[in-house]
Amino acid sequence: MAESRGARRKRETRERLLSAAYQLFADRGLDAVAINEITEAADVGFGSFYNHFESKEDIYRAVCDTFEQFADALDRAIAGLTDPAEVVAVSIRHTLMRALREPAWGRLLVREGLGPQALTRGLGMRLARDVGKGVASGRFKIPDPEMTIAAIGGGVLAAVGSGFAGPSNDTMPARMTEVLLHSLGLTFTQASTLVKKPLPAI
Amino acid sequence: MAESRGARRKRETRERLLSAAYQLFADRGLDAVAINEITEAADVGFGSFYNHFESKEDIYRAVCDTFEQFADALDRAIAGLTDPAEVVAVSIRHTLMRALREPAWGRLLVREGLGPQALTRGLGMRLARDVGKGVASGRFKIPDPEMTIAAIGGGVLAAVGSGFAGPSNDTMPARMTEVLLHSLGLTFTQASTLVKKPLPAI
DNA sequence: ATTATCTATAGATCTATAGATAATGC
DNA sequence: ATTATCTATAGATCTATAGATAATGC
Repeated sequence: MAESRGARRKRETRERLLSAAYQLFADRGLDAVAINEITEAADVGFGSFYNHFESKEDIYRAVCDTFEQFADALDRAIAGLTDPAEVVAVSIRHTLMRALREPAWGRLLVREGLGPQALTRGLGMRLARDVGKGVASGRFKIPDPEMTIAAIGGGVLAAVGSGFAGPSNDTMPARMTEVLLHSLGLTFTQASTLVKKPLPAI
Repeated sequence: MAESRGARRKRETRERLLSAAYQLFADRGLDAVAINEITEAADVGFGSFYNHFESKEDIYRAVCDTFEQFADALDRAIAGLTDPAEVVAVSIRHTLMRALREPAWGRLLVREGLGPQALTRGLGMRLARDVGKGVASGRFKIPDPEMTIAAIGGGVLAAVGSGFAGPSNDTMPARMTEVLLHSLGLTFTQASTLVKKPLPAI
């Protein structure tokens, strides 16, 4: 049987809660948001929150699943590419473009992106993997891959967090990607060419 | 007259509050710390807090003054240097070394470092200024100074935040500085030489 | 006498739950 | 009958202040 009316209603309530929490957490972070504010913004009775989530931490985790989903989508988008530099370029450009398009997503990314596990999970882990492949294949000739990976991750977050992610800044993703590709040993000219290639859809 | 006993006592209470708040804010951030916890950790009566600070935000600002003081100290340390690349190298190395030496300072730096004003105040503003000088003088030949500055700032934060700021990692500052100097257009060889120069005291 | 500290507490805020109400599915 | 929603509230937590106590300076 298709989804029943009750099941759909429940799912819609859950989605309204997630969507409201997403905005609020992006703006103010976990601790500065009260569950009450989430249910009000979602136009849902306060008690209903606990039908869907055990706690504020629980819904925060659910909100952050966006990043895992995005990382999976990126993995599919780069599946056909053979050049490690293009893989990195596409991943960074898509990440920065989404941050431009959805400022709340960007703010949440900045909040989450600098923890001690930044490079061993989610987007950071993929970046480490992709740069590692390029180093192994000789495409990236760099003396210190570990620091370079961290620097690139930080550069992405800085582009999003330092006020460049405003509207009417749609050249930012390509510009920052160029700078970061250069840190992988490409010349500025090579980097410039690479970020002008068509972007695989996500 | 020298500082009276009462004045000294008051100052010491204030310093105990600041020191306790510093650790707690570094570990958990503004919102997750209660004023009560600060006064307990400082071994000070709860009400005394308000003799020194108007609110939690107020003491947080006072704690963050550390960064302004550090930035001023850096300015003095680089005053005698003429090579913009060395200025940037010394600033980054000192910043990363302090984050290694005082992990709480590093955690606070990461918490504060990615706001929209990151590059127009404090350490970020100095970085923008120093890179700007190198670009103007021709020492840094880079196509996009604005993005490069953001990327360097993010790289510093990533080195501190991504688990590289643990103990027994005392090569990290020089390693990350090398990577970031390369993004300013220096060759890896030039960068490697530069970070081996003696470091002016701070 | 003055100043800084302390203890105690009022009032606001927030979480988690209990129990009532409304909608659904059989 | 079952399930999801809602309202209401107990209890915990937190801030800010009032007023008492202790230390200082004259």
